[in-house]
Amino acid sequence: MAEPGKKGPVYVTTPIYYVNDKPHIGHAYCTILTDTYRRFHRLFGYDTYFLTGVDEHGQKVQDAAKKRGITPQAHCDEMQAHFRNLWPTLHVEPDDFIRTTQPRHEMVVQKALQQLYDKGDIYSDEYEGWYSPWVEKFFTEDELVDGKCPETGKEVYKLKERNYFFRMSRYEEALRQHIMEHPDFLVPEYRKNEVLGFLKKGLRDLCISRPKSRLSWGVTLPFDQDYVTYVWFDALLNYVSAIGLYTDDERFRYWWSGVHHFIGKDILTTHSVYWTTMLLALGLPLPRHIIATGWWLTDDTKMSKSLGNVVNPLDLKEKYGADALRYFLMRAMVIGQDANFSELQMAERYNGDLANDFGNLLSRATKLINKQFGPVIPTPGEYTDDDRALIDAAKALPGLVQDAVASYRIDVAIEEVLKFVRSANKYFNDQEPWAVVKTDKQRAATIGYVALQAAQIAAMLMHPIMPQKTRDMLESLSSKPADTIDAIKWGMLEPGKPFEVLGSLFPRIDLKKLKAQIEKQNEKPKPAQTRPEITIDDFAKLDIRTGKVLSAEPVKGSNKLIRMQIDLGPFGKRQIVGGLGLQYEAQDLVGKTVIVLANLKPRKLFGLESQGMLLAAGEGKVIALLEPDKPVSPGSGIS
RNA sequence: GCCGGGGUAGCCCAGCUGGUCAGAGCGAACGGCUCAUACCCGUUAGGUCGAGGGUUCGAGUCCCUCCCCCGGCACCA
Repeated sequence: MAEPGKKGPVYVTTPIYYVNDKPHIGHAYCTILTDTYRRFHRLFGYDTYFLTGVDEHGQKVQDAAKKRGITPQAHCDEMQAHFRNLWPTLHVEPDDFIRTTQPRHEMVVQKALQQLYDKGDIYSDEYEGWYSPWVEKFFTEDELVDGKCPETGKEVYKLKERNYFFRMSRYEEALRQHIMEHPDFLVPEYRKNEVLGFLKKGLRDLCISRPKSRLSWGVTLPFDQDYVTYVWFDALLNYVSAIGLYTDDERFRYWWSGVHHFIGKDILTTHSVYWTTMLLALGLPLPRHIIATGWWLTDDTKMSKSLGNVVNPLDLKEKYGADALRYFLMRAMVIGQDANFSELQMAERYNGDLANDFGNLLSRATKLINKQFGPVIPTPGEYTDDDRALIDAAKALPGLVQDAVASYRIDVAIEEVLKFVRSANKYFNDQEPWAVVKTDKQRAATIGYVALQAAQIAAMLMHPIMPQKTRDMLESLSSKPADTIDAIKWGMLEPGKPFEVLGSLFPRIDLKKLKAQIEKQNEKPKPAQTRPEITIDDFAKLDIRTGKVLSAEPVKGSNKLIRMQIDLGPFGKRQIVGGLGLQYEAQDLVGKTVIVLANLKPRKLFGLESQGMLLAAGEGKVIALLEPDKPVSPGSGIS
């Protein structure tokens, strides 16, 4: 199955994105990363396969379609284009784009379910919970707000529902062992502890069905026509349905043996626990690698104030080009860690790395040679020691890039290429071919050749990052991207062939203008929105009174709860538990007159009943209790 | 509160298993060059390597305590 001469399979996947989502920088980053990783491995001689796609089942899709008055399928057919059409514009080239509504996928989901059912890993059981008919969802006791539906505030009903469950608990130990024995299973490695911690709490069996009376948009269970498969169980199987599980065993085994799942850190548990136990249950090998990426933070306040990141990063591809966006995303983020996105930082890298160094090397060399010798790649003469120093660096470069990529350090790989480019610029500078040419044409030709050859090598190694721009560069040198890294050799650039002098590949951005623009944007802060309007009658429902704190003590086991006895005068004494511990010392609260929402339904916190709520201003770190500005008796009403 | 990651030059970050580890890039200043996209090249940063202890002949690099940021869990809304 492997193509002759290839090193073996590297099968890369992105998550399948929820079809209702609007594509954002997170989707783009993960997909570009996967594409880049794949392109590098193809260059390194691996047989590669790249899958992405969309997740199309579930409640939200059904709801959205209903709202629009069209079938869920029609809705999906339309929405999936948002993702499918985005990828080419980012120079992402997947081999396959899977949709979970495709028959090839639904067939696999059903077969897998049947297999697990036959094996006894799926069983039926009754589930009891609070059901909200308004949103057609179940909630646990904890999720209820004042005993009402947390989304609508309306009544909920205790309801029993029969459902099917996956015996995940059975595979807990096997999974733990696999994680311990395969240190490179989770990337970065420190994620391992997170997953082991999750396992430590013990795995519970998972509900994997929904009755069609509630949700009909899904894959019907093969052993019970009245139910559909719950979305996550359905969706995860895309990784195996796309490569021929149950239909083409040879193909499936081949690609599956080299699978790399690229995911965001938010779905690490889904992949490292749910998905892996599913695979264990199905008797399939676990993925070779699960790579959890970090987030691009775009609303970090410090960042937005000083550096400006008001723009949608995806829009920047119009301004800077898709390749430049790819470059920045790959260069600026260390896989697994969060990074801040700002246009200014991107522009600085763009100018510094791409325009001034990478693009300029080719530009200065071609223009000089063209002027002196015409648009023909010159023939080098004897190499000097200076030449050889650069040549040695060029020879070492492919190995450095390969090592960096192998350890998921694409940022480092890029930096290695750039270091080389900088040294080539320095070489050109030091050799002064524009002066040498006046006395020694042959020497000038050699310098020109060395510079061009360096540019060609850099372009080839940068091709996985910037496919289009590097192709343009290489084609201008009568060349093309290398098929394998072994082909990237000093001397491959053919003297005598024509070259073309390109215009600026990466036109510089005017940073002064950009900074001014950002400053302007930051000047006009958007007014905050208040909550939806209410009537006086709504307000009248609240019984708010003053109260005096009689006693206060921290709640054991909690880091911020404080238990207080509060005197409400004619309304008696109350116990109220509040989350003030990070702002107030318990003893400082005693004696304070506070404002209490007195008719709030009691609620249990840490096993203690809280009969009301203290009103406080602020949120998060700054919380200030409200106090009347002159003494009033406990129990006074507030209006 | 528990677990993990991080706190290194104005900015972004390298520094693995202790001894050229006190660094690169950007920005800034000065100088050089003019082939090139006001570009490139050179010199210049004296930074208590978050704080305080400790181990050691010697510690960003190991140990302890503490502070701050991020993430996971718990919890809160």
